[in-house]
Formats: sequence, C-alpha cells, structure tokens
Amino acid sequence: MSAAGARPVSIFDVAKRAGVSHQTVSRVINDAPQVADATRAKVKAAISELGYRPNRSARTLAGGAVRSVTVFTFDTALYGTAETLRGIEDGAAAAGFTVLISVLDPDQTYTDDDILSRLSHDGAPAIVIAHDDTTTRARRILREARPGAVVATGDDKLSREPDAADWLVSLDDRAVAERATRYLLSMGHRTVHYLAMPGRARRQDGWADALAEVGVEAPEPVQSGWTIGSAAEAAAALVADPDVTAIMCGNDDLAFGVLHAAHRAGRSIPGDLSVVGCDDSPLAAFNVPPLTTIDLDFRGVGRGAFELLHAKLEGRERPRPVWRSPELLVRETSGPPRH
Amino acid sequence: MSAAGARPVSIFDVAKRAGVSHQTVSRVINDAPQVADATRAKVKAAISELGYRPNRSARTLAGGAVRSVTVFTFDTALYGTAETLRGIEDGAAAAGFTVLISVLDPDQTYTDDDILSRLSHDGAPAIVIAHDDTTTRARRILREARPGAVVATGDDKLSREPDAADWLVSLDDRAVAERATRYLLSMGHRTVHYLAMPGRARRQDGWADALAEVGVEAPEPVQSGWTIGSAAEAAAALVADPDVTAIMCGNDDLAFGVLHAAHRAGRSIPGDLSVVGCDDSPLAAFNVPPLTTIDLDFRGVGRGAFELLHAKLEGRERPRPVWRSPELLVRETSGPPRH
DNA sequence: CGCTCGAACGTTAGCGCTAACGGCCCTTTC
DNA sequence: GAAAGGGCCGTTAGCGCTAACGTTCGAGCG
Repeated sequence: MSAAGARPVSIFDVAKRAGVSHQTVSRVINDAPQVADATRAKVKAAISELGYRPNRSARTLAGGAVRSVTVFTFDTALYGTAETLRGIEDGAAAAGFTVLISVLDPDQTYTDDDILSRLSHDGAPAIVIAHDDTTTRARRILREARPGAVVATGDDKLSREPDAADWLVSLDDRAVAERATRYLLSMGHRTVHYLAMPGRARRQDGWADALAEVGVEAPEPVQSGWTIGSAAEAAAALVADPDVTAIMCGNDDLAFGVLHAAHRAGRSIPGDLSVVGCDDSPLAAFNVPPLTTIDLDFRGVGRGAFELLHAKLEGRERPRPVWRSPELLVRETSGPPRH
Repeated sequence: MSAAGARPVSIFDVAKRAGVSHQTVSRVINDAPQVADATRAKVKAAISELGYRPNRSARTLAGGAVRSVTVFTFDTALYGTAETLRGIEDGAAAAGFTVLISVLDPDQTYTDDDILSRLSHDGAPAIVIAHDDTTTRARRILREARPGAVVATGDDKLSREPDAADWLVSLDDRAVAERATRYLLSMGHRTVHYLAMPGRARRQDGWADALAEVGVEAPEPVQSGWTIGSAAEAAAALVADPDVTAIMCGNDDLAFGVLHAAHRAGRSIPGDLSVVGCDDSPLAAFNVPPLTTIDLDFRGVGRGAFELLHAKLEGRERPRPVWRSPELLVRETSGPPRH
C-alpha cells in the first residue's frame, strides 16, 4: 500500500524487490508466457507486498493493448440508455476495461473536433448509444475517424446504412412495434395511433407497416419529446378524441404520459382506450393498472455492444448476440374496444 | 485530421509546422503565459491545420494537472444515482474533465486492491455515490488512500463521521424525512409507518425523530430492497392491515411498489391509505394518482460533488452548495385518514 | 556603454510502461 | 562434440507530454 502523497510504487520498485528486471515484471502483469513459474511467483509476491498497481495511462501511452472505452450518450438517466450503459459496464468490467462517459447535449451542435477531443487519445475505441440526432452525428464522426474501433447501439434513421451490420448492435425495433400494433388490431381496434419520441424511426416504421398490412391508412403520428410531461401534453388532443381507441407509444415513459392525460380527460383504461408502451421499464409491471408493453433487453444490448467492440479490437469474429429476444407483455392497459 | 491508421499528430508535428519548439506548443495548449501573441496565433493555426488533439494519457503520465474523475456507484440505472452521475458529468464537462465509471456489485465483496486498481492511476481523484454498504466501504478505502482527492455523495450511516463536512456532499435526508412525516401527522394520522430501502439510514432517522417529537412510539420499519417489486412484496402485510393509514417510503420507487400492493389489497388511495415517497422522480407527478413526494435535487448534488472535488484539487476553498433545497410536494396520494 | 533583468523561447530529463531485440544457458540433434 | 534451437531473462528505445532549467535578446538603468 503506497502511502498518501508518496510516489506510487512503479514497476521498477517491484523489479528491485523481486530481483528481476522491470520487463519481467511487465511480462508477469500481462500474463505473458516465457516466464519461469518460480520467477512469476516471486514477482507476484513482490507485487502484493508493495501493493503495486499498474498505471493505466502509462500502459496506454506505451502502446499496449487497449483497455478503455468511451461511451457517448445523450442522457444517462433515461431507462433505455441507463440500462444499455449498465450492460456495457458489465462487459467492460469483466474484460478489465475502463469505461469513460461522455454526455452530449441534444440542444448543442458539436464540431468534429468537439467530439473527437472527448476521446482519451486519438483513435481510442468508443461506443455510441445513438437515439437522437446529436448522438447519431457523433457516431458518424467517430466512425469516420476510426472505423475499426467504434460501434453503436440504438435505432436511429441511419441504422439502415448498408454496412450497419458491421458496427450496429440493435434490437429489431421495427418488428417489435409491428408486433404490438398487430396485437392491438387483433383485439378489434379499427386503427392504432402512434405517439412518437424523438429519433427511433424504426419503431414508427413498424407501426406503419402493421397498419399497411391490413389496409388501414396510418393516422398522423403525434410527436412527443423525451419527458413524460411532454408526452402528456402531446397526447392531450388524442385522448380527448372518443374515436381514438388505441395508442401505441414510443416507449413506456410516453405511455405513462398518455395514461396521465387519459385520466385527466376522464377516459377509462382499457375500456375507452388501450395504451401500449415499449421497453418494459421497471415500473411498467407495477403501475396501476400494469402497463402492456414489450420487454427489451437493453442491458443485453449494451453487453453485446461491448463484446462486438472487444472482438473487433482483438481481430476476432463478431460474437453471437446474447440478449433476450423482445416479448410482448400483455397486462392491463389494453384490451378490446368497448364499441 | 489524422487519417485512420496513421500515427496521430503529436505536439512535435505541430511544433515543426509552426516553426517553434514542442514546449511552446505545450504552453499554448495549456494557456500558459510567457508566449508572444504572434507565436500563440501561429501555433493555434498549426494545431487546427493538422487537427492536433492532446493525448490525455501522456498528459496524465507527464504529471500535468489532473483532468479526470472516477465515479463509483452501485447502479447507474436508479433515478437518484443516475441523476447524481448526470450532475457530476455536467460539472466535469464544463471543467474539461473526463468521467470514468466504476460500477460496484452490491452482492460482491471487494478487497482494497480491487477498489484501488479501478482508478486510472494511483491516487487518481474519485467521487463515490454511496448508498449501500459496498459503496460506503469503497468510499472508506479510497479516502484512506487519498484523502485529498476523494469526495462522496449519499447518506449512509457513516455520514455521521466527524470530518464528513470536509468530503461529503449531501442533502439533509434526515430533515427531509422528518418534514414529510410531520406533514402526515399533521393530517391526523395516529402514526406513520416506514418502508426502508437498503442504506439511507438518515431518512429513517428523520421519520423516527418526527414520531418521537409527538410522543408516538415508532412502529417497526419494514425493510425493502431497491426494486419496486421487492417493495410491493415487503409492503404486502402493511397495506393489508386496516390500522395502517400512512406509509412513508424511502424513495419513490418504493412508494410505487406500495401503491401497487395497496391496489391489489383493494385499499383506496388516499382515502384508506396515505403514501408519501421521496425523490420526485420523473414519474411521480404523472402517476395516477400523482404521488406526494419530496423534490430532491440530485443533479445539483452531483454538480456540487464535482465542484468540491475540483476545488480540493486546486487547493481552493470549498464552494457554496448550488442545489435547490428539498421541497415537499403534496399531490394526490396523501390526505387525512378516513376515520 | 556595460550591466541587469525579464520576457520569450529552447533543451533536457523524466513520468511508467511496452515493444523489439539481444544474450545467456541448457537441451537436443546428427 | 559442435551446431542448432528454445526457454528465459535483460537492455534499450521509445510512447506524447510536462517540469525544470538554460539561453537569447532587447529594454531599461545609472
């Protein structure tokens, strides 16, 4: 244990104590072969006696294996991004990686340089959780600068790019929204309205596709912001309309906003109005009434994103996805229309 | 702009281009005085022409000013910790700091070395968001190793330590819970029950103190986990008891769990049962019915934590707190008891 | 007019680590 | 029994930056 203030113990201190060269110590801490067992044991003993811990900056500088990722996101507090981040952290911790966070303000415009200088060094690996325009732009900038070391999650409009398979880790948001919409249609609703969050274009596509399939013209989607309050406001007119019997929401938070607005408008759930969310956030199952939604494994996606990045860095094959597949959870905010 | 794959531009490349020494470039990027305006301009031009961006690892290694913080937390997805993290990130970004995340698993036991080796280098600064035993332990380990560079938020049992003022950034959780309990008492409830989350001992203290003030013996607090589900389960017996008319919850998530359990038990809110949360999470205002709770400015606390750390690193005075003071928000889950 | 002094730079020496290479010694092989 | 081959370890040279000290040169002074 190095005393506070004193110069931290370095690889040379360990080397002297163990009676070997500093390079041998380096070999031991990097699990390199070519070290005799006896020597290895001696070095490890010296390491723990002195409380030596490698300096990550020095390792990075000296050009060893990469051991950090920078995660770009626009909000660490939203359920989806928070869980994705958590998944990334899980994977990173298991691999001995350090995770750096860089939060991008959606209302700000960043230059290429603004984005790139947030990396710990030129060409450092990054994961972008892209759900809005700002993060999508950041993703493009980063990928241009370092195609081999940047992956992304999310489902913005640009995920349709041809090479997306190479760097995108994502659930099939289109299919997910399509399934939920079909479910509502199957309950007998004439049509389904859509409350859209910023970005996430593919969910909206899925909703539109499901309607097109049965020959129903899609009503104009209603645009909401990311907050519950903005959803309640955006949905006010929708819930006031007695002809509206089913609303599909971009995510659970928006659905809670709709539920709130519906309550204020005096409409009963699910009798007058069916509401379906997306994400299965922690509250969905415990809301009163419990929210019908789709379980999305964001944490798994985050882990998958890290693993893809890790594989790319080590030149390995793309690993197989490891997340749960989405599942429609029918609870108590949806049902057949009354009339 | 450095081409992908090619060696990134260094301070020497800039120096050559500008016709100065590398040290002059260093002075320019560090805003040091002693550089003629004309030279400074020349160097800045070279920097932008070449797309030079300083290597953070090299700067750290060379012993320049500290430019990163490691944040220790046990869950990045919980509302309180997520918002605190966000506040830290805000402050850090403004000061040009890099934020590293280190998530600690509450179910795991870490050695001193496990914790310390998560820092980017020996003695790197850290902020601990301490709400449970694991993070509290981490806080102690880190502070012992580097008292000058570790601050914490949260309100665990150990925040009563004598020197806490020096490193703790925290809301007065005791007063907050006391105020909420007093409010319930003032509505005519004979007593108030408490649903406790892990850690956060001071909130429980505040509740107990409020009861003691009016000479009511505090009922046994009910212990919950962090999840809404665990709260619903833990509160099942409580809500089934018709003598229980008011429950104070450790945070909003627990309150949602109680609301859910109460609904299942067929008790009406707030007629049969008053429920008060704590945190004012985004959903509280939009829940049906809207949740009575206390607004806590976690983001402000996070910013305050970063600013305290920053001040310590630069040897400045402790800055004044900058967060909103807590406020009781009486909404629709609380009221006078029916009988 | 020589001197001091300070502004404005340059030079040198590390920070702690890894890569690359070199050297020693003990086997193995024909 | 000499050559070839490895296993094991040491030496050297950086990575990109900053700290500390040196140097130059012109202004200001008596």
